Amino acid sequence: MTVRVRYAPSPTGSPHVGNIRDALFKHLLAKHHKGVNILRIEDTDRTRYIEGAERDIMESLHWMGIQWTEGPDVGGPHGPYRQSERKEAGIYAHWINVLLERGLAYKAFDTSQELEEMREYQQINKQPVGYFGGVWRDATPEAVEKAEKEGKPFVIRQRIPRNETVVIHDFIRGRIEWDTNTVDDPVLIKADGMPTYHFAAMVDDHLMEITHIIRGEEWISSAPKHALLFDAFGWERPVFVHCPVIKGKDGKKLSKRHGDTRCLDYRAAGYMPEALANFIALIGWSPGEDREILSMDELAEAFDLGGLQPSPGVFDIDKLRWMNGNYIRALSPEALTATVKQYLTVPDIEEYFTRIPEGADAPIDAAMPAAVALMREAFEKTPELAATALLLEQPRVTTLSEFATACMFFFQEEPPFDEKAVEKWFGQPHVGPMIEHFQKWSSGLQAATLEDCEKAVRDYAEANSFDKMGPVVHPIRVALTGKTVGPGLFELMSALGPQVMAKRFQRALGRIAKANV
RNA sequence: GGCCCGGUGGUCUAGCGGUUAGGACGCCUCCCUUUCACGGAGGAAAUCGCGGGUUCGAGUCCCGUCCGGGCUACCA
Repeated sequence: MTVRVRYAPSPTGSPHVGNIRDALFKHLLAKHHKGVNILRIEDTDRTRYIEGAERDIMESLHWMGIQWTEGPDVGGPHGPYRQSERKEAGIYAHWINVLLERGLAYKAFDTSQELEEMREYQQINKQPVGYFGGVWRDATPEAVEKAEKEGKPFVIRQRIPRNETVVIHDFIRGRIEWDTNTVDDPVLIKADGMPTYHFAAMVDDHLMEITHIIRGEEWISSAPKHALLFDAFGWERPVFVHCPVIKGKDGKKLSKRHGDTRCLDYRAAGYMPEALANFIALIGWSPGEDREILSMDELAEAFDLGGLQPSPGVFDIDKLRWMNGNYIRALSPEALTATVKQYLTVPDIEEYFTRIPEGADAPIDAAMPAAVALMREAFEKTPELAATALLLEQPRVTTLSEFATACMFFFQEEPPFDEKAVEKWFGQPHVGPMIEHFQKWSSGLQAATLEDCEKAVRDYAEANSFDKMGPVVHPIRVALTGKTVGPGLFELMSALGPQVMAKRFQRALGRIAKANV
């Protein structure tokens, strides 16, 4: 039997990472077993529908490298793949009638006010809250007919059997059982004629021959209803797999309050999809060995439902950063350039960094858009310099966006001086003559290889009896970059080239003079 | 309130009756070194939520308890 799974989001917003993690698990399982992953859009709630959500869903999936072989965009033998379209096709109407005829579902004409009063009463009397029959579960055919004739709006509810025990076998947790007297009668068809999740998802899962229902653990509570619905139809139940949720640092389910939750925000922030996938796959799942860096192929190869964990995990952004840096460092020079250039085309970088997160009083990084713009410009005007700069910063960067800020000094006409750096080095007496020497040296040059630069600096140190390189290297670095941190000095000098060096040394001379007043 | 799920260092996790409880992130120290990183070597950090059992032996099995979480919509 081939494994068939489905990712079935509802278009109520842009998918967040917890949701995408579940989608990733499905993709991995399907890939591992050479099965089929389906994308199905669950748009049965028109009041919550958000324009553009479906596009975001597919974009998130594409970016992450999650594939599906049946879906609204690619079609397939079990279409349509949007529940609103399936409703139009009469699929749910057909199956609800089967239930109605068998007496396994019934029409309920309660008004929302009546339902509210019922819940209030149950609450006060400390009874289980829910619809356990009301007046309609066992209403006479005459009463139902009368209500229908009067044109009263109604919903169709599932008739949950009473005084029984329902057992489901969750793949991760094993046997879970409920007394059916604690399971209320869920609405299957709403008053507007649309099916609810409880009905549509199960009918579709059966019709689409889904073998494993993989979803978040928040669905465990309604699992008995779903299992009972399969039973009511006489359908074989799929395997239930309830994945643990991903929590924020405070232990609560991941939400906007925890900063980035939107999958595509990680793209804008400069994370590589391979790293994000690798990272989230390891929350709630483990290959059972110590290996932690796994490519998508390796994940699929190793993926196994048995590695799923029952307990929720916390999203640790620091570990993601570490992992992302790892992926960046693994990039070949060619791939590095291609990856960063690709990143520079991400449409919402500006929007992302200037956004003020919920609860914060400042944008994420207001300076980033300018740095990114400079990087784009550099790739156009001086592509070789840009590529070299990337290479030199590769070991010390953890996100793609950091390249922009880290490489800025390469491209700026006059990189600003870090005041602390100036204070520390430019006041020393040997610095003036030294920078003057290198100014002359560089202005006489046509080109400067790494070896040329190293030789020049070492020769100067030796000629002037420096026993340590620090006092020579650091002031030169500050003169050239304005900073005390960055790539190796010789690499950096050679990348900048003699013309730029000469200009910057000249400018530093002015600054040194001021520092010594 | 009712029903259900969960509980190994701060975090992600390995463990599936017998281990000095392993790895990773983060943190600290040292090495490499012209800085920052990267890389390498160490270190601190878990009475396995707690209490009872079962057993020669329990993180691993059972019961209770506490804490955390989810559901309790004509939302998914």
